[in-house]
Order: sequence, then structure tokens, then C-alpha cells
Amino acid sequence: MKNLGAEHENLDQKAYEILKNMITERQILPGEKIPQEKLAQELGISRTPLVSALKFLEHEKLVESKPRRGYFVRLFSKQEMVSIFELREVLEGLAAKRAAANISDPEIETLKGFFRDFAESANITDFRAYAREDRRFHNFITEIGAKEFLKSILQTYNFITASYQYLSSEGLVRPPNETIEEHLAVIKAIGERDPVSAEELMRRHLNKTIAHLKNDIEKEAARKDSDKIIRPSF
Amino acid sequence: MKNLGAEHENLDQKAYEILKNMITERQILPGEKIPQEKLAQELGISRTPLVSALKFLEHEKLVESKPRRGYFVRLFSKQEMVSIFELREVLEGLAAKRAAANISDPEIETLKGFFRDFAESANITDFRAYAREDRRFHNFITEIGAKEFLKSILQTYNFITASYQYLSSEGLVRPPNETIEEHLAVIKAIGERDPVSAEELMRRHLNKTIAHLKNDIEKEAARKDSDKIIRPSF
DNA sequence: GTATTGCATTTTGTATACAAAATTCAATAT
DNA sequence: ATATTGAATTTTGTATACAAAATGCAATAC
Repeated sequence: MKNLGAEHENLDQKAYEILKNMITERQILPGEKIPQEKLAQELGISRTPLVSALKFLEHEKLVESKPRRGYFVRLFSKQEMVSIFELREVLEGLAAKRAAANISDPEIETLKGFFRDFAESANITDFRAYAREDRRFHNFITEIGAKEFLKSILQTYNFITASYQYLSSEGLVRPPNETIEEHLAVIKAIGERDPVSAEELMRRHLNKTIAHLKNDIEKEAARKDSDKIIRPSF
Repeated sequence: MKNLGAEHENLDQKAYEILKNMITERQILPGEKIPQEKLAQELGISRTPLVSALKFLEHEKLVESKPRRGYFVRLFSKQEMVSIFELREVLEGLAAKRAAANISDPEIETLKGFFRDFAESANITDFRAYAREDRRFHNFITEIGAKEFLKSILQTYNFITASYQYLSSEGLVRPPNETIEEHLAVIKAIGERDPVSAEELMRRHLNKTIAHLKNDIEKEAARKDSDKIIRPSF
């Protein structure tokens, strides 16, 4: 009966945020079932707002409902990650275009600050710091270029990307040395308020990541194929 | 795989579909409040699945929650419709690209059937029939080019477009004589399995609609501005 | 006649209750 | 040992209950 977190609009919201956090921070792992009663008790709420939050997350594809069996944390295959990056390509392209069209002077200054610390060094070694900057950069563009609809979609898919990559090399698909120039090019285009170039460059940037992922998938498939060929020979 | 047909997985789903339908068919008008208890009784269910459905629709922006005051059918401004078409531009562009890459031979035949009845006539007069074909055409491309994530997003935004346009000239922003060639060009590109052209043409097609909408908005603004100037002179 | 106040009514947010489905697990059969 | 069965237990889907908030309305004051 104690209503502690009194700053929250309602319990649905609170449950939603906590759950989402638990998923990114891998407190519940992909594929795992979400124990409703137990979790509700842990959070000091009833099942009602918890289920409500689960339905929201289901809509965002972060969670999957198997009827009469429960909710499970969604597991994304590499193939699905390609689909998500394809979406990010067009959506962030649009965000970059709109950012270039709407950005204010002070925002341009902020934008130019991104990757400044990395721009000079010939070889970036701190992957973790770079990955953080990467996320902040993409979020900043979403923030200024995307509102309402676009923003809410992008947040979902950027979030999925982030939670998926949590384990891989600090959350980077490609090495900093390869992406830094692409980032700087996007910054330049938006800074010059050039929507066409901004969109094009952002799309190219994300498209290269897609190519990289697809390459990984192919390599894996090839490895498995060769296994299949070799094994029967024993 | 999927459970289609009359059997409803659960009441949430049922309530969701009925509500969504009521919104497109304007049985509940934009801005109106949704009476939970009354509607639940009418549908012969409790408030629980109804509220569940409302949360889904809230996520799709079809409905808006004002805390402690209830749910209201969302009202879209022309400005917001522009944002939605900007989304459709990039998303259906992607869908068209993927459709061109994945389409099967029989599907090409179906595709080529679209707009056949209109292609010959020099002047299309049956707006209603054309509008229906338009919707079917866009849905078909979504169906073959977009799966999972892209599909679910597109369905939402196509739906908003449809429900918004319900009142305007049979649901068309631009006249058939203007759009028919664009449609045929997209069909040709996908039929030739040319992803690059397919994307480009679909984007251009939707972009022209955006331009048209923006033009409308400007005209309206101009009218209001001139009102403002004239009125004080009395 | 319009504005203000206070009370009765309605509606929301959340908890709880409960039947039906799913799961577990031990007992039994193969 | 492995497979099968079936009752005991858990969990889901849905309804209902109820306090707190919002709303409507009538009585009163201005």
C-alpha cells in the first residue's frame, strides 16, 4: 500500500521505465521469461501496471508475448539487426536532413564539439569512450531533427541497437578509425545547413554498417557450410 | 503460423481491432473522448481489455491519454500530416526497394494488374475507385517489401493517412491524372527488379504529395494573414 | 443574470479475485 | 532407464472492487 516513487505520472510509466532499463542492462536476458507476479512484488506494485508496461514493450518489439504462456525478452538475430539498421538508415537520414534544415547557431556549436577529442589522434584506442560519443551523437541529431513520430520510432530502434550491442566490442560494429571520418562529414553537412548532403552522408554512414553486418553473416554461413562438408568425411 | 480469421487470440486483440475500426470509420470523431465503461459494456467485455487496447492505440498515436481525464481520439493537423508523409516517403521508399529485390514472378503479374483499368482513360473520373486502388497498391508493396518492423510501422502510418483523408475528396490529396503516371513508373521499376529506381520513384511520388500539402498550408496561412491585415482597417 | 461554492455522481488508476490454461513433478508403466 | 500419466501448483487472462480525482449541477451570493 505504499506509493513511494511519487514523482511518476502513474505506475504504468514507472513500470515501463524500470523494465526497459532492466532489459538494456541485461538484468533480464534475451529469451528469458518475465515473471509477472514476482517482478510486481519486487517493484511493490500489482500486476496491472506491470502488464500494461509489457504491452508497451511488446509494441516496441523489445518483448514478445506468447499467448497463455507469458512475456519473454525479445532475442534479435543478426538478420533482424540488419533490418533494424535498414530502418535506421532511412529514418536517421531523414532526421539528419531535418536537423540541417532546422538547426540553430548554438546547436551548431554543440554539434561541432562531437568527436573533437578523437578527430586528431591517428589511432583511436579507447573504444568505450568512442562508443559513448557515437551514441550521444546519434541521439543529438534525433533530438534536433526528429520530433513526435519520427523521434519516437527512432528512439525505439536506437534503443534496440544499443541493447543488442551491449556485449559486442563496446557496442561498435565497425572500428573508430573507419567511422570517425563519416561522423565528421555528417557534422560538417549539418553545420553548413545542407539537408541534401546531410541525408546522403548519414545514409551512407549507416549503410556501411549494414554492409559490415551482412558480411559477418555471410562469413558465419560459410563457416557452417564448410563444417557441413568436412564433417561427413570423417 | 498466424492466427487469422474469426478466432480472436484474446480480448485485447478484439477490442483493439474494433476500436481501430471505429476510429477510421469515424464512429468516434477526432477530439472526442472515449467512454470506457460505456464502450466496454457495448462490446460485452470489461474495462481491462479495453484499456489494454487503448494503450496500444496510444502508442500508435491514434489516441491520446490525458492523465486522470481519459483517452481521446487523436486529431492530426495538416502540419502533422506533412510529418507523417515525410515518414512514409522514406519508409515506403525502403519498402519499394526491398520489394524490387525480393518480388516473385507471380507477384510481378499481380503488381502489373494495378491501375490497369485506369491506365488507358485520358481522364479519370471515378475518384472513389481510384482511391481504393491507390490504397491497395501501397498495401501490396508493403506486403511484399516490408516485413516485421518496417511493416508494422508502415501499417500504422498508412492507417493514419487513410483515417485522416476519410473526409477529403475520396481520400486523395492529388488528382488521379497527376498521380497515375507516378504509380505506373513505380510498378515498372519493381517489375524490372530495379531496387534503386523503385526507391527513388516511390520517394518522389510521395514527396510530391508533401509539396502539395505544404502548398495548401501556405495558402491557408496567407488567407489568414490577409484577414488579419484587412480586419483592423474597419 | 452571471459567478462561486459545495456536494453528489461519474470516471480513472490500481489492486485483488478467480476460472481456465499451462507447467511441474512424482508415481506408474514400458 | 525412459516414457506416460495425472493430480498439485503456478501463471495467465479477465472481471470486479474501490479509493482518489475529475466532473457536473444545484444552491447561493454578487
